[in-house]
Amino acid sequence: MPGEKKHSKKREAILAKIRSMKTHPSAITVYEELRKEIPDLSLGTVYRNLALFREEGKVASVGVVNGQERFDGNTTEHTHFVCTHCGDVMDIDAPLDAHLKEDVASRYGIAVHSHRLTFFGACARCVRS
Amino acid sequence: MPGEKKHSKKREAILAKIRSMKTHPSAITVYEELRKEIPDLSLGTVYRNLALFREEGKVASVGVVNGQERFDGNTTEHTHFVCTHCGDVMDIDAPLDAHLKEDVASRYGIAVHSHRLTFFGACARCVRS
DNA sequence: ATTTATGCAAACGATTTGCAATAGG
DNA sequence: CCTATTGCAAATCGTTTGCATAAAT
Repeated sequence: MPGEKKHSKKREAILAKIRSMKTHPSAITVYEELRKEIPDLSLGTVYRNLALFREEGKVASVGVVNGQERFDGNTTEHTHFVCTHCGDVMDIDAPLDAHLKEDVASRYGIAVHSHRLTFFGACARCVRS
Repeated sequence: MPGEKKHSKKREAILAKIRSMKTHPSAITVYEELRKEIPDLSLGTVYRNLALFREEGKVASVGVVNGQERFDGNTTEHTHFVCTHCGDVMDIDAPLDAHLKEDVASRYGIAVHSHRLTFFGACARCVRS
């Protein structure tokens, strides 16, 4: 019957790779990393599976940095810092008020599904230079 | 002497238009709106001036929504809501704790220049359908 | 006169997509 | 077998850029 999902080694490998990387990689970075282990892997497959994982909630989007979408295998809500000098993305421990989401939803009559808090600036390394 | 900025009617018009729009428009939307008043205006000029305004801090980027960067003529720090159904962007009154930025900066040894808080979900209109 | 701003079209780069071939169940 | 997945390459689409011309000072 149509619509069923099949098992795929490459799909598994892509998800595992994203989850193992703490750099919040772009599709191209995931592709380049994986190619070391799986020489026959195409960029299209990485894009297709990242889109799938995003829909399934298995990965989160950190947003677009320097024209490239960056992904996060950690889907728990947390904050990010983006270095506008080198493009590095790091996790930040700075949770939003737990009630803010519901508060905003009820005040504006909207349905809030997620939020994204990002700080921008210069990372420790770039600050020194 | 080189490096000086010259006055330009089109540049003025682009900035005025962005400031008058509350829809957080993309470059293309600004272009289409302005073309009604200024038939000889090129998209490249809109892109060039938006980039300039962003560098000068005269406009802010709301981030990329459905592949298009969205801009905001209101550069005071505030929160946004993005409807993932229709792509609408609206302002939200939900300020971050004033100390959070400095707090994060000192805790991580980074320089924080700005931040962006965005909620995602379905707007009032899309919630109904 | 000198330098910046613009229009136009070509170039670019990330992402998406069509299709024939391959792998999963 | 039958359907989903992949590789490949071409197509898309937002954005950037080079260059000759126009506008600003």
